[in-house]
Amino acid sequence: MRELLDHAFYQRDSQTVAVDLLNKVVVYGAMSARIVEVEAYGGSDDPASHAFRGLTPRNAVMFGPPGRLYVYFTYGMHFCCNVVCDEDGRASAVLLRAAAPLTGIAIMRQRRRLSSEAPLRHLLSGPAKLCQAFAIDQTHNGADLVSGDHKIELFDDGFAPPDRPARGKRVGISRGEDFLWRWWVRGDSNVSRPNDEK
DNA sequence: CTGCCGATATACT
DNA sequence: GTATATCGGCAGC
Repeated sequence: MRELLDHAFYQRDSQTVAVDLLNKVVVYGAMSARIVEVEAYGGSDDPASHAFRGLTPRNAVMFGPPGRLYVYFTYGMHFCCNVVCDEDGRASAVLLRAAAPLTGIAIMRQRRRLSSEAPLRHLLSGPAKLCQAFAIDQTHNGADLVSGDHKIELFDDGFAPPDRPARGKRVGISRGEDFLWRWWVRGDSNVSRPNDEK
């Protein structure tokens, strides 16, 4: 079973979509990985969100239709990617924080500059690591995951989200800190910070 | 293993 | 000027 996630999947509250994205598969060319850690971001309701203060050139994709990729550049060197949620005009997204490698491991190792001896858990265990391994950058901002116009797609392969995912505070923010909007697959070795459960 | 620190571009005050 | 949805290197356990 390999079912492309459709428009209706993404057009829901970002917290709901976040939990449902756990154990889904992201595919880009020869590379694929199973999503094991996510964070939800809102709009004017979420002080940690890039969209909190309204529409800007950077966050415009977050305000657009669901099922698109919102890619941003941060710390002068890293890209991170989000899946846009909610109806067109309402800003929200889910940050893809970590994934378990499935295929294309050799090319991902090259892009991450990891030797063949390095543990696989270092390959995709962070949002910028995931983008580096998949070669996702600003050119993918706004990519349509439903039509696959940039050949990036998300699938349900029949592996359900965990019944009881681990939950905790979002990482690296200084506002909206008390929102428990990070979820991950309990016990998965690819999770970036497995010890912050609340 | 943990914690500190610098890198380095863009957004925002 | 200051902050940032991060990471890897290095020091010290």
